[in-house]
Amino acid sequence: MNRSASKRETHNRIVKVAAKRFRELGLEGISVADVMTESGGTVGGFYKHFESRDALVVEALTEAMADYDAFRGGEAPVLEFITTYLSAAHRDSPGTGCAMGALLSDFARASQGARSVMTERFKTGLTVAQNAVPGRRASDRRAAAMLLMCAMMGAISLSRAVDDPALSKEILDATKKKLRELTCKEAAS
Amino acid sequence: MNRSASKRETHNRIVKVAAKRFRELGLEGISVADVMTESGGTVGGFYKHFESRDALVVEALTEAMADYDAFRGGEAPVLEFITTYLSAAHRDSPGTGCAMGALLSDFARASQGARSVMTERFKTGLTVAQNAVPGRRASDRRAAAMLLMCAMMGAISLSRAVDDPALSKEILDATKKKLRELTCKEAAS
DNA sequence: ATTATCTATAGATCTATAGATAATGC
DNA sequence: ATTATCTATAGATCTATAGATAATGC
Repeated sequence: MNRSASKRETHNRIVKVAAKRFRELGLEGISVADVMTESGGTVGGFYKHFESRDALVVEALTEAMADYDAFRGGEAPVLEFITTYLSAAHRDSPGTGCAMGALLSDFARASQGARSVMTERFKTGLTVAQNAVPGRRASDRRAAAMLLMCAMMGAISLSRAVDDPALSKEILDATKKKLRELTCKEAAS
Repeated sequence: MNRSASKRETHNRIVKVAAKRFRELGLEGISVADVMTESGGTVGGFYKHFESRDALVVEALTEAMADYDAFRGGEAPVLEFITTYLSAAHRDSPGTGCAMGALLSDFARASQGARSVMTERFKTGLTVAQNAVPGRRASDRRAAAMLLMCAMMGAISLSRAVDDPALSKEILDATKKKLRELTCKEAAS
């Protein structure tokens, strides 16, 4: 392995650690020094890999959100997606889950770069959902996809916010039930 | 005005500034010193009013969330509530708006005290919404209320997150349309 | 005399940089 | 000889405290 390949590996390792930690702790929740330590390095090396802390935030978000690249829609996949997204497993693993749901209210206060990455991914997700959701008119499917995304992200975020395990479960289960109904009900129209 | 009344006024002023700023900037987005300066005081006075920074967070959240105490439900009020909540005016004024929507993903990483206040208010809101939403069975109304709350908070948060004004408006408008439909549709069942 | 608020600062962060060291490849 | 990473630190935060000062009420 040559030098630049080794550097690239270090770079990727840093981005992956950051992608996990930012989702778990928020975009301001972990320091550059701690990310470097967890990546097996030291603070000093950081700025040979990234121009600034924010550059890492942008790369880490891009990495985190790429997890959903595989999803391509269809009705059965959407129902399955809803179930997985609104599961206790997803709630309890923000570090490997949906970055938008984990960082929902952070974006309004984040850098231009971070918001830009988030916005592009949201648009992509919305289009995929629109094509996957049943319904005749494109505008109806678009609105249904919008409700789906808002409710799913709201629910996962609220399920992590509340202090009461029973309520947390109810948030996931009730939202899941309603969204599954809606996704099927629309199919009839 | 006696001394303890004057101190109480200072205390309330600090809490009100914090209630606004925390909603605008996040629970970690403003320092104790800056809150004090904006309240017309200096850092040193703070700890004669609050045991810790987190004590202010808890009081400020309680204050911020009290804004919704007035709301008592009913179908027409709920439709109006949805419209107001999912408006550009609310989106552009987080400091005077819904604290849960503004701080959605912050709570998972917040103190026990902050999460506890949030959880109690969420429960109250859910019960009010459940009683205000149409439908025969209580469990159906409860699930509808849950979807309503998740979708509204998800939408307001996403509308502030995205970088694209047109998309931001669409998030609010499409979610508003769907939720109004649902709130009325349920009335027929 | 008591109470509220102020000035000043300790001690613990954090981002970013400078310059030393270790490891690779000509 | 070049490149990647390390140690060390400057300078700017932040929470919390100590002790001085100013204002109120007996």
